[in-house]
This record gives sequence, C-alpha cells and structure tokens, in this order.
Amino acid sequence: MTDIPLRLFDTYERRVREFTPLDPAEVRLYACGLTVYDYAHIGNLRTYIFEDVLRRVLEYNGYRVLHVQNVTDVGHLVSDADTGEDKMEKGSRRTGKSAWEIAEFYFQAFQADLARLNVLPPHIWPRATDHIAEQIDLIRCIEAKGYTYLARDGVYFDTSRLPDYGYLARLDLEGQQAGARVEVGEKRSPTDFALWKFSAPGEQRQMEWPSPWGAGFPGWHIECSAMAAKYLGPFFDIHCGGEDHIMVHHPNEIAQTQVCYGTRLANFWMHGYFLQVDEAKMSKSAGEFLRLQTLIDRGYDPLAWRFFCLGAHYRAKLNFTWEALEGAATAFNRLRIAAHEWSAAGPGTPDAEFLQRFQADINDDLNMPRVLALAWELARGPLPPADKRATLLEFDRVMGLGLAEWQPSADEVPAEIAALLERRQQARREKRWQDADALRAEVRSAGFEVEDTPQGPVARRAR
RNA sequence: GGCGCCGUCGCCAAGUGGUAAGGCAAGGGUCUGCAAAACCCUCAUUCGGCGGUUCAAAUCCGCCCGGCGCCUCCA
Repeated sequence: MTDIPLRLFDTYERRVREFTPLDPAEVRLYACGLTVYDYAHIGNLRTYIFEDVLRRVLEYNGYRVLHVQNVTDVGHLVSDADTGEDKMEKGSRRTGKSAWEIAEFYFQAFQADLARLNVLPPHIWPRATDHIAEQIDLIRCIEAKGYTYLARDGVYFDTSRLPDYGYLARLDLEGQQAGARVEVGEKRSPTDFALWKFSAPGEQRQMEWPSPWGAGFPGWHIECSAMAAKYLGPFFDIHCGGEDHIMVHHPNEIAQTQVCYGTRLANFWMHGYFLQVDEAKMSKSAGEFLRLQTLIDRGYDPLAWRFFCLGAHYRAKLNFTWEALEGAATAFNRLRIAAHEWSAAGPGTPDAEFLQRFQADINDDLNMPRVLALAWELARGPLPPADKRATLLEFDRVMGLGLAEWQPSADEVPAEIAALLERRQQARREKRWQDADALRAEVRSAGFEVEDTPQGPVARRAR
C-alpha cells in the first residue's frame, strides 16, 4: 500500500492522469489478446510483459484486479479485399491441421511463453468462438439503433453516423478520405468496418456460424466489445493493447460500444509500444520473426527477455539488438546472483526509503527503467545484505523476475569433462601449471568455462 | 495524402525548464599460480544541425537533416 497516487497515461485524453478505480473493490482490466494462428514473437510478448507490469502495479497499490484477455481464435481477413484469405484457414492449409487445431495449438504455445516470462495469466480468457451469440446480439443492438448497412459481403458499421468516430485516434476523416490507399470495396466510407462477414459463396469455411444475416463469421472488432461487456460490463477501468490498435481496432471497439451502451468502453486506454529490430518493425507477414524459443535456443534465459523489456519505458519503442540482449542477460545474471548471495544473511527488512522511491517510480506511469536503476543503487549501496534482499524482493513483486526462488544451477557436466577437471586439479596440486592450463583449454574447447571457487572448480556451459 | 513518434556515450536506455539515471561493453585495479567469476574505480561540460525564447533548455518555439510507426491482418 502506498500514499503516492498512481498516475497512468491515458491515450484517450493523451495525458498522464491519476488513476482512481470505478469500483474501489475491484479494478477491471481488459487486454487485447493474440490472434492464435502462429507463434507469438518477442515483440508481441513485450506488450504482454507491459500489461503484466500494469497489473502487478495495480495489485501493489492494493487493488484487487479482474483481468480479462481475449483469445482471437477465429480467422480474420488477411487483407481488406473481399477475397482476402482467412489467417486461420491459411494456417490450416500450411500445416494440414484443422483451423480449430491450429487455434488450440498456438494458444497453448502462447500460454507457455507467458508462463516462462512470469506473466500472470488473466483470470478469464474468453475465446471469440465461444461467444458468437454475444457478438450476434451486439450486432443486432447496433443494427437496431440504425448504425449498420448490408453489403454483398457482410454487415458493416456506418461510421459516418457517429460524429466523434475515431476520437481516440484523433482521426482526421477528411484527410483519410483524400489519401485513402485502401480498396474501399462496398464500404461507403473508408473507416467503415465489418461487423459480420458472409462466407464466400461456394466456399466451405471450417469456421462459420449461422446468423440473422446469413452464414459467416464475426468481424474482428466485435469480439472485444461483446466479451468485455459480458465480463467487465460496458464501462470498466482500463483497456490495453498494442500501439497499432490506437488507429483502427480500438476506435472501432469504442464505436460499437458507444452505439449500443453509450459508453466509451474504458476509463483508461493504454498502449504498449512496439519492439523494433534493427530500427524496423518485426512483422509476422514478413516471414522471419524472433520467438522466445529462438532466444532460448541461443542460450538465453526467457526471463532475460523480461529484464530487457523492463529496461525501456512501455510507451517508447524498444530497439532489439543481440548486443543489447547479451548486456541485459549479463546484468540480470549479476543481479540474481547478488540477490542469492544476500540470502545467506537470513531474513531482513525492506528499506523504507528505497521502498518509497520504488513506489514513486512505478506509480509514475510504470517507470520500470528507473526501478532497475534503483535496484542497482540498492545492490551497490551500503545496506546490510539481508535488507537489500528484502527490499529487492519487494521490487520483484512488480518486476516479476522470480528473484525469490532463483538458485544458481550447476550445469550438468559430462563425465569426460569431469575427468578433465579432475586431471587439471591434480596438475594444479602438483603445480604443473602448463598442464593445468592445457587441460583448461581442452575443457573450454568442449564448450565449458571453468571457474575456480573456494569449493573447488565448477564448469559452466559457455554461451 | 493524413495521424503520430523518435534522434541522449560503441550498444540498450532514463531524464520534458534548473545545470546529463542505470545497465552492457571498454580501460585500470583487487582476488587468482595464471585465468574465469565476483567486486571496486574510471568512462557524455554534453544531448542530430542551425537559430530563437529564458537568469537558466537535452527539455519550450521555428526551420533544416536523418530514422520510424500507424492509416491494410498486426502487440
């Protein structure tokens, strides 16, 4: 608990403002989930780490949080064109699995990634395909209010009827129209979007449902409005997602909800900014992308990725380079080793002044880079080790680096390496330094680094 | 064409009016038979460039240069 007010940046108002819960008993948080047609890449994961930090900060402030995150397990069109291919069906053809299997497989993989990053799972994880009825109901509501029109390929939302459409994005509708590059198709205006899409005539989709307008599938914005309203009500505390949602997805969610419920859906709109690789966005459509597993295969602890993400503010782009990741991994290791060594000193007490500064930093729009700097100041400062550890573990309630349970792991050493180490020890006892160094070189060329400790030599797998 | 962001040490990155956080790397040192690991010290009079406002600017304003994102599935 803290007396420092929590201040968060709200994209809707484009400013940092004090957060006060709509209902003091429970903060309601909705996060846009992943479309599970492929693995998550490390850029996707950066956003979920940001949302996890947000949730942990809310909880650190003493709030009980109800966290809902959707699973988009129904395909949406790859492009805006009528003939656009469905991502789920595309994945199905690529792998030979059914669209349903694809969704399940990648949803599991996504959950595993989040778990490896210490991202707390949402309390409710609603799937779009489990809420078709809710989505149809919402579309009917929008239709009843007169904000839809029927086109050959689906039911559309008529954005021209909403005077403040796109306020979140500060859209300039005139400018949009002047420069639209998008195929408008049957849409009356470029910002209109599908609420329900009809299955293409003569094409059997794996995922389709009957509806009052014809067989098909929901548009990709409607699921969030429908499921958020179902689990959190039509007006809740915080809605978050990636920065890419500021322009289209979130304005559309707001438009749908506004028409049906008269609210702007969420009190705070928060957006995590993109990870860039070599100063450019990493995109799935471009083919190659980095997964968490890619980093693990290169010898990195998945939590080193979390540590790396913590080093930049969530509202700033983060540029990925292997050199920077290596730096984060080294720093993270030093910090966790230090924290482990402090544990030998027994239980301690968190330092009040550090705690105060920590709370000021997290409550200042989740300034985790400063928390990291504070952790180093703590680590290298004069406090008793036990108190350092107690303080750092408090920080870790938000950092989520698993410092409390971490133990240095002695790598499994193959028998032949162990034998070399023993021979080296023998040489050292006999002060045959040349032989000892030659043996160490042998161990090293086998991929292990030798460390002589007071308890004897230890071999670690080199990266 | 529209909306918006960014340019801070070799790399990553805080800092939005009061005189440059932090991490990594690098250099030096302690320890060590030598290393490694760990620890300690050092490391941007300067914030893309040029003007302007101000007692004071990396922070505000203007122009220029460079980079990027969204507007289309996207975290």
